[in-house]
This record gives sequence, C-alpha cells and structure tokens, in this order.
Amino acid sequence: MARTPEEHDRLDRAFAALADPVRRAIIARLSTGPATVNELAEPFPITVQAVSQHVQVLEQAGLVTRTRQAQRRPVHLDPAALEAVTAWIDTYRLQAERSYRRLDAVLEKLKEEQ
Amino acid sequence: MARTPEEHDRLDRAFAALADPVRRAIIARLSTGPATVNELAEPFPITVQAVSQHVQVLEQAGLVTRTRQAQRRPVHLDPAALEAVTAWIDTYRLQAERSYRRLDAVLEKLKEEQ
DNA sequence: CCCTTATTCAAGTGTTAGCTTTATCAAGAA
DNA sequence: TTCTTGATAAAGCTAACACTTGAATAAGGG
Repeated sequence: MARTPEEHDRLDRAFAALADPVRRAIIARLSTGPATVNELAEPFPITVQAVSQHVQVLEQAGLVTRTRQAQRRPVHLDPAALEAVTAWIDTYRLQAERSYRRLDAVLEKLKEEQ
Repeated sequence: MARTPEEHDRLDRAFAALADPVRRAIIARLSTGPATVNELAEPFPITVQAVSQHVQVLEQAGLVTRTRQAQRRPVHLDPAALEAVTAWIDTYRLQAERSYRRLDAVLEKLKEEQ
C-alpha cells in the first residue's frame, strides 16, 4: 500500500482525468485498440485541438501512451494505470463492506440476547 | 450493461466526485465507519461549511447516505456505489487487456511463420 | 424560554478547466 | 522545394468549482 510521491501524483491525475465524460469516452474507444487524435476526435462535436488536449491530460495521468508512425501518433490505453484506480477504490470499498458485516454481526448478537 | 439515464447521471457524478482529493480522503475515513460533518472536517485546514458542501457532492453522486441522530446527521459510505465505478473501469480495462493478448498472439504467430 | 451544538443556506471571490481561434511544427508526397 | 496531412502551441474567453464569511435553521439541554 506504500506509494511514492510520483505514484500518488499519477493517481491524483488519473482520478481527475476520469472526471471528464469526453475523456471517459476516449478511454472506451481506446479499449478496442489504438487510435490517432483525428480518429478519436471524429465522434465529438468539438475541435481536434480540444481532443488533443484531452489526450495530453490522459497521458500526464499515465492512462495512455503514444508511439510514432510517420506523422501519426497513435494513442494506446494502459490497462495497468486503470487498475491502480480500481485498486484505490477497492481498498476502501472492501474495508467498508467489512465494517458493515461486523455491524450486522453485532446487531444479530444483540437480537439473540433479547 | 444497459444503464438507465438516472444511473448514467449517478456514475457521471461519482467520477466527478472522486476527482477531488478532499472528497477521496472523506471516503477513506468513512470506510472505517460513519462520521458526522464536524468529525470529517477535523483533519482538514478548511471550514466545516466547505466539508458540508463536499459531503453534499458525495451524496448527489450516491456515494454516501445520511441518517439522523438528534441534531447529528451521520454520513455513511455506500460500497455499492463505489462498485459501480470500478465496474465501469474494469469493463474497458479487461477489454484492453484482451486486445493486447490478441495482438501478442498475432505477433507470436508471425514470428513462428518466419 | 434562552443557549449551545450541528448543520445548512446564500452570496461573493479567486482559480482552474474546457473550449475556441490562430499560428506553428513535423513528416512524408508530388 | 512546395503542398498536404496530422498534430501541437499559444492566447484568450467563459463557466464551473472550491472556498470563504455571515446569517439562518434544527434539535436538544439548562
């Protein structure tokens, strides 16, 4: 559970990146395979520049990486970065579920004792 | 995988709610058990009012619920809402991992054929 | 009834995020 | 080289967000 400052920063940026619906749609698209900025921009009613900015945010968060093919720069989704986010959430979700089970057990016991 | 508009809205708000580090800290605290707004505010260098606003954001997102005990209004974490978030992420994470495995398989095959 | 505690509402401020337009850069193709 | 395509940089606008202060509400306790 120990995280370095850099990893903490990445996780912070990852959560912030996922807050935007356009970026989540980009992630959904990339889950089926790499795509260029122009391809990613196609379904959206915003400019290619705006999508490029979104991709940069995702890149800073470590959620996507980029390669180079001539003048194209395909964007790839990084599943490991997504896993870091779910790992954070699961930590506290599971903790909460354990708390609830303990409470249920206590209530059950009180009930029996009456 | 079909989601109603209300559920979609909730998920949207949940992602937005998780973007703020203070709200994530509140979630972490609540994973160990319910707490009042005043208790939640204690570790933070911000006003109680600000924390109250954060809790309202979490409530709108369905991430927490509230009960009433005299003048106190304890906040409870809802693990199911957290699970909805991880479910969304896992959908695309797993899809991406499958894509990578397919690509690896293709590359392996090409290698063998040479 | 006042008085305290817990919380929220309302209004205002400063900062940031998402978007646009315009211009620039990078890498081939003609 | 010039032309085209793909992408980024820079600058500016606007709306949303996190936060504050000050006032209001709700529920008991003395």
